Amino acid sequence: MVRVRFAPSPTGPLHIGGLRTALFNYLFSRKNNGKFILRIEDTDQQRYVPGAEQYIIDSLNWVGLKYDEGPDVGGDFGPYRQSERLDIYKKYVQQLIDNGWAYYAFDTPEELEQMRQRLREQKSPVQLYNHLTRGDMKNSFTLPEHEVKQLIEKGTPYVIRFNMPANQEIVVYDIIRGEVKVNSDTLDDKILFKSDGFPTYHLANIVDDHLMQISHVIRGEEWLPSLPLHWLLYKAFGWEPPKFAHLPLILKPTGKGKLSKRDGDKMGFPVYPLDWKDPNTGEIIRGYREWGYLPEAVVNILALLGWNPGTDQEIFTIDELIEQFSLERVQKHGARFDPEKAKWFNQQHLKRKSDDELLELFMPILENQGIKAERDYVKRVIQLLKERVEFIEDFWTKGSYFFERPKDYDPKAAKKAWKQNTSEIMLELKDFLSQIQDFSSKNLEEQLKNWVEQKQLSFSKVFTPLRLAIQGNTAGPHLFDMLELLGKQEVLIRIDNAIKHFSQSGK
RNA sequence: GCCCGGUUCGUCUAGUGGUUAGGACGCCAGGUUUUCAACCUGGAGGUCACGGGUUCAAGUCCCGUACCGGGUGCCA
Repeated sequence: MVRVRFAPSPTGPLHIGGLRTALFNYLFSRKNNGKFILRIEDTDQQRYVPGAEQYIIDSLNWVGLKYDEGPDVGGDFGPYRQSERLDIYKKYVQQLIDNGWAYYAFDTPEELEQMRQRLREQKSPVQLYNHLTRGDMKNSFTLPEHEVKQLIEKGTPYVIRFNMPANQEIVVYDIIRGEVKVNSDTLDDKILFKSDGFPTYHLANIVDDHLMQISHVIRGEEWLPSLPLHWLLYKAFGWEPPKFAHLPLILKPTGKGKLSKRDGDKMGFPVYPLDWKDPNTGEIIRGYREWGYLPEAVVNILALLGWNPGTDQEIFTIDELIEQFSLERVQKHGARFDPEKAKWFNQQHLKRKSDDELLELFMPILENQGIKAERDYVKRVIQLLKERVEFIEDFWTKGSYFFERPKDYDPKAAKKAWKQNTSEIMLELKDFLSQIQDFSSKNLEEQLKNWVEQKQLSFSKVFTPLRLAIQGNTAGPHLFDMLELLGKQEVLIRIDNAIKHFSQSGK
């Protein structure tokens, strides 16, 4: 039985890198008819951010990554919040102490810093708390047993450390990278239990993954260096380790490093799934949803960042991704995020949506603008604009003139379109239009083209300013479809307005 | 510093010893259109990080170097 988990910590909004980890876990579980579990790793009280857990849940729901077990949906292996499992960790860490794999340490943070400082000054290649240095520190190796007992009883703060064995070749296996070998001397006696009574990630994740019967741990590459420790922990408990797969990181579009929260606003693309309001500063960082991205596009973008099916297919539904996904085809190296291609993906998914789906998405935006419009009318607008839109908002930003008369005329376009005698031509055109009874696109096109030819004018001399009068700019859908939709009366008013406007501005 | 991982057009990538190194985004040009977008056609863009091997043959296997990324916390 395949059981995988996504295990974020609620220290802030979920980053799209995290969302991709969740996605790959989800795809893998569905592909293998397994279970997908959400576990909240809230063992760091200092960094806990209120609202972050709900944000994670909302984000997963938005992109449609439904989990089978989790803090809000329950399951047979709960609780799914690590802060609610403290007793479990205590029990298991005691087991490690009893069999010699863990020990007490009483060093203060200052003393630890002193030790590292000392080792740095000695130009020691490694500055670790391990078998070479723990003899100089305050722990249950150096202190007599009764003193350890006394210190604990007195309430002296202590941590529990892993007893990292000396000079051992540790061979671990990763599905994406294969065998990885590490010598234990480069590892340290990691803290398993903090003095605040909370376990560290290292302990909690092993205990939980085992107890929750996780079969595959799929997580970010930043965890690869601690895989040997985790491997040893399984050994210390006498448990069979799950399979591991470490996903490559998502990097900034330019420059160096992994994608971070600041990159988005700086470079004009979102890094968070949903809007996030910082509880301290009140600052709002825009999310994919609010930016106008479709959840299916976000899934598609993320899926192809570090994975590919080996075919030329690039546009996928979630079901196609499930069908084709495999960990073996995950890339080893980090992938730079490309905001331009992200837009393209959104456009592709937008084009694949039905008019009715687009209508549902666009209506709220219209209402937000204070526009009341008939659904049938809006649907027609959508049909005309569909091919030239990247985001749902574009139906408004590129089509507001369907709902209100142009407030102004794009100066650049106007300069090109509205010449000396344009007003006269438009006046005549208005006259002609007012006599046309059948205001259908087809008939308009035929009649107007005839008219232009009879007048011995060029199409562009007539149609470009007409478009300008209608829209306020000169780029848009098929002119005659637009005229039909707007209707005769409105068209005549807009022509009139334009003539007035340009006569006032001196033309 | 030390440890781990990585390295194919600007970007995402195909490629698992024998191909003119293929595709996509973006860019440029042409076609179509009254216009824009979409669409179609074409183009530019890669000394496969570099240097050594192994081999009749290497982007593909091995070693070294460089560079990039990650880790090195009583963070996850």
